[in-house]
Amino acid sequence: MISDYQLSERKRSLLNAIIKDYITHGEPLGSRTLCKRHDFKLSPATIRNEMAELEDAGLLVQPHTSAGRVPSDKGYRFFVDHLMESYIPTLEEKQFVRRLEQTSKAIDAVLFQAIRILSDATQAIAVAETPHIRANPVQTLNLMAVDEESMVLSLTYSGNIRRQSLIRLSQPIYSEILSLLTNYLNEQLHDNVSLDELFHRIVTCPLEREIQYYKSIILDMVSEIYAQTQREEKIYMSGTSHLLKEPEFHTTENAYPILQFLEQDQFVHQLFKRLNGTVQTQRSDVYCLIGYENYYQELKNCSFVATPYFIDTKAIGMIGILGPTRMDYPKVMGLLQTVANNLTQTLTRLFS
Amino acid sequence: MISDYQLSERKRSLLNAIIKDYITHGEPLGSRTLCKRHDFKLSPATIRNEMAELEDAGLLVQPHTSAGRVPSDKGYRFFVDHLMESYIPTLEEKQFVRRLEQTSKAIDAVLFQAIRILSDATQAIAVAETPHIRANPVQTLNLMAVDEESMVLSLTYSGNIRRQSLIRLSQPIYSEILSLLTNYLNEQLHDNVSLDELFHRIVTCPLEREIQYYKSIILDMVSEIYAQTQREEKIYMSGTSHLLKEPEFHTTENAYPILQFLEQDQFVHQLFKRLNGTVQTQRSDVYCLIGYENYYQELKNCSFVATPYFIDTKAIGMIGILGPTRMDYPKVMGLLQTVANNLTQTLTRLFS
DNA sequence: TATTGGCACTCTCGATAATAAAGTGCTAAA
DNA sequence: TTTAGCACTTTATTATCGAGAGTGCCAATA
Repeated sequence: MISDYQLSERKRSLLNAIIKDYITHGEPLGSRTLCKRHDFKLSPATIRNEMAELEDAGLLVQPHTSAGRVPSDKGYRFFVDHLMESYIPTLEEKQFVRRLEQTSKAIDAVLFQAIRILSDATQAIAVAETPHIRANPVQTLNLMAVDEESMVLSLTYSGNIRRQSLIRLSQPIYSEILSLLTNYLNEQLHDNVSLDELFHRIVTCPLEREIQYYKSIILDMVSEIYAQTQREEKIYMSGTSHLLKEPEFHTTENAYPILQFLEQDQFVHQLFKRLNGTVQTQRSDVYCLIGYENYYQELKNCSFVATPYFIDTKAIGMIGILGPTRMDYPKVMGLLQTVANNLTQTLTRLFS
Repeated sequence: MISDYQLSERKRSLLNAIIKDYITHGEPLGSRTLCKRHDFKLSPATIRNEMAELEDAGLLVQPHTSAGRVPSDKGYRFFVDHLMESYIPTLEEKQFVRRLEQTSKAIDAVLFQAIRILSDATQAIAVAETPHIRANPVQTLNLMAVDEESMVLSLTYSGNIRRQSLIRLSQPIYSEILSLLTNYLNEQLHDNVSLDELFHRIVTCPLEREIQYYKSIILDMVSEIYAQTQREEKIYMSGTSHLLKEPEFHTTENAYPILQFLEQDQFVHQLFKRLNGTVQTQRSDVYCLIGYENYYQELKNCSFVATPYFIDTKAIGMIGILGPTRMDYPKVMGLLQTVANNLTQTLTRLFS
């Protein structure tokens, strides 16, 4: 395990300096440059020796003999886990984040605003899942006719989260039937059943007598509700163009696969899913995948930092940032955390 | 005006060949290559002379002396207006487009699917506005309580387009008041008033006596409805990564400004707005902006092709394609037209 | 008169070579 | 243990050169 490394204080500060410098300048660091930029009381020669040892430890790599050193993925990991100090947002950035509170109500709009702010502030790509609400236990369910062909579905999820949605039906339905169905569906909702499970039951199990007659209506309704909730599970993304500004993606061959990857929502969903169970930064619930840890070949030169957002105390989705491996981790993680907290507050205020 | 040019039949077919070749190969065309690829009964020398004249006419340009020729924006314009034959979709592409009919109901989902299909089929960037519904005259308006804090707003627009939306209020409201408000608002809707105008009236004009008391509720409601309808006006986009595959955007400096431009919804909205009143292809309502016609510096190496989509006979939004100036116009315009027609059919079927 | 072949000229592109810059590793001295 | 010095390596940059593709013009041709 990486955290087992016992590095001397000098090596740590050296590594810290190298990574920070590399993050800002994007060029391999040589002993001389390093010596000029920082005031270690050491000569380049000593630094050279230390750097050679850091390379032996796998924390640095040389792009080629007689180039400077660059942090390896392992190096970044060490930095993230042991070296970096938490980031303090500037006043301007705080101001920036506060815009979130001024957004209007709908959950999508809030999310959208959040990733906009995040990508602007970090100059990287921000992505967010919309809340996966279907896996949540439903407490009560209510159907209400609007006119012959549409109705409102009100759901109260555990944690007192309430959502309504407007459902259009392909055939007319009368309010008596609607209340019958409401009762029936509510009966099915005893022990913490989620929408997913409820629908599964309805489709697979035989229905009770009195309901049997309306099966086609129920199925129609269910499939519409299902489609609608599924359609709601989207990926929002902002700031893809920022990637092209980074020197490592200046040639299109490097940038293209990443952008193409990101355009496919299902991959991004998977990316978020994969985070559960992976390494997590100790001080918070910010997940961080560095370079090759990313599993997807397309992202091998990227790091992905993500964190869940909540309504009340229930995690309902994730928000993250994708940038070059050489990203400013403290800043990105700090801002991500701040925005996610704000998001949680805003959503909790509005929807609990 | 460009269409005044009287080109000899030979010049026309030569220009046609040059543009088509350039579209597929992406490299300047020389007289010799041209002669080899096509069976004009002419020698390279003659072709050279003709090309020189086409250049004098401003239809071709030379990247530098002694390179081949490349179509100018004016050349593309002539091609689009006078030379190109309409594109016949392949069986596969027809199959492709048919997927649109299988999409589920919500208007956004249909739109989203449409641009997905379009960008896949054309290998370019597809963009669409969501319908701008607020400018449409409203015929009837209905409010209906769902619970204390939310209600359904049903609107019937001219052309019998009906839409419902769920509104959350920041304060409780009782159904008696709701029906009062419904009546009041409906009275305001006499002569073809759109939502925009209605809201403007409410905010600026003094309210009648009996209603006055509920002003804060009305304003609250109006602002929520307004926010909600405005929020609905989004830009959908698909296939941005396709741009990076084109040789002219292989170096990031060229691609970056375009992607950044596209990330700002307000610019894309403007882009669509600007189309009204500009040149239009005669054979259909496909608009086409070539190179510098695009007004925006960022898009000077791009062409933008767009067409409205309808519900019934009412244009409610636009859908378009952005690609390099060297795009395959017949194909792009043909597929755009086909998809837009399908979109119109699907939407009309669902929402009229 | 329109078309063609020939030819000198121009410009780009790719390869090669030379040079400068930056960095390393090693050794010996402090 | 640290440092200074030095030879060596590698990349990036620049210059040079020739090949290739294309042009324009002129004189010959049909």
